[in-house]
Amino acid sequence: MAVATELFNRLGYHAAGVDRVIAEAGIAKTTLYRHFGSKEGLIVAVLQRIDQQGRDDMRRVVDATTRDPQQKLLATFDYLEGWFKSRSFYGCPFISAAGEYGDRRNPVYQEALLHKRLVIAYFEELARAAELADPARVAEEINLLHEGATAVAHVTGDHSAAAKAKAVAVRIIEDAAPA
Amino acid sequence: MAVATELFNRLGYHAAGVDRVIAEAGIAKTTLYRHFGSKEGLIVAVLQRIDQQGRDDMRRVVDATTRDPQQKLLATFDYLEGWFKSRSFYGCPFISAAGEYGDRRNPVYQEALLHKRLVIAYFEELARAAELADPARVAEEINLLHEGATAVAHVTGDHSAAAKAKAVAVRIIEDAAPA
DNA sequence: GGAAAAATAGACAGGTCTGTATCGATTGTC
DNA sequence: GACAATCGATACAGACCTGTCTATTTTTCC
Repeated sequence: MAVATELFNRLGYHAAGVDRVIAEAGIAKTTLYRHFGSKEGLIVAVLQRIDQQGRDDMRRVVDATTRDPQQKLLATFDYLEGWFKSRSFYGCPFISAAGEYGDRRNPVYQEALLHKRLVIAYFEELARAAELADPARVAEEINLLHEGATAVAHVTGDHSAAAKAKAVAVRIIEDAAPA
Repeated sequence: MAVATELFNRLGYHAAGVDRVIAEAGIAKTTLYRHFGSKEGLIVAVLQRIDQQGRDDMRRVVDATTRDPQQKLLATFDYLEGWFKSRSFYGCPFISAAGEYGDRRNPVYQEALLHKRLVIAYFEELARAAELADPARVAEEINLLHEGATAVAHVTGDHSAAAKAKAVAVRIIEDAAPA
């Protein structure tokens, strides 16, 4: 799964073939198909794993950074920056997946949608803990900045996109902070 | 080119084959290869066309909406909303292209990078005309919101992402407005 | 109207794709 | 140590991929 994750992210979901995955993973094709049923099944499993790990990592970074609820919202951008700087950053895997599997009924697309919902839910949880006004709105705005920073960092390679998004988030939180 | 644009956006660049493009376009394969040389050449040509049309359309909407420079920056989000609501919206073609052709040396990737630079340059031009403080920073922040709104609208199908991003942009512009 | 250019249809090559079938080797378990 | 289950390697099928080639037809332009 680690090999598949790396290949799918680096080359794309269509461009990375099953043969290459099994070759680099050192497993037999029979084994892969027994576990995942199809390439689509493998992709879904990979996305689920990325979703779980990504959100766990973000929580871990956020919790390790500060205990202040408002600062936690801002710390999510520090997690982003770390991700951008890592060697394994090839843009958001879910955005790429949604681009390659545009049919909304496709399980791959559904997985991407689910991930985005869960991330927004986490932002809203943080906004609520910070006792911000309209936490749902704040969560969506923070999410807009996350998605934007990810897209910019991917295409331009500018890691500071996270910091720039964070600067905007500061103002959003200030405006929504209780008096 | 219109057929190729639609197919690439809807199905993805790898998933849409040359055979299907020529079948739906009603042209011979020889003709396509004479004009574009290769599939990659076709993709680059399609992206150049989208870049040109997209930026022209945005300028047109912006100029038709208002003459106030500050309002023009905000009007870019109205263009976004119109794009989101159109039937031909399948996410940002350049983000998808960058996802499928991750190699930075690839001409497809370079085309995506160029487009993003040109869009930011346009934002900066507007910010400068509005006499905002630090127009380069404002342009980057507006761009973050554009990318974010596009990603959200694509994955979730929420067209109001443009309006939500616009609401954040209002605050950015207010803060950067001259006294 | 006639020459030049471009378009068409279609076969074809060589490779890669997903997915299946076969069979021997390896592992875990009682 | 024997049995069961899994895994590894590999060949294969059938479809699709990009790109080339040939030969014919249509269009364009003077």
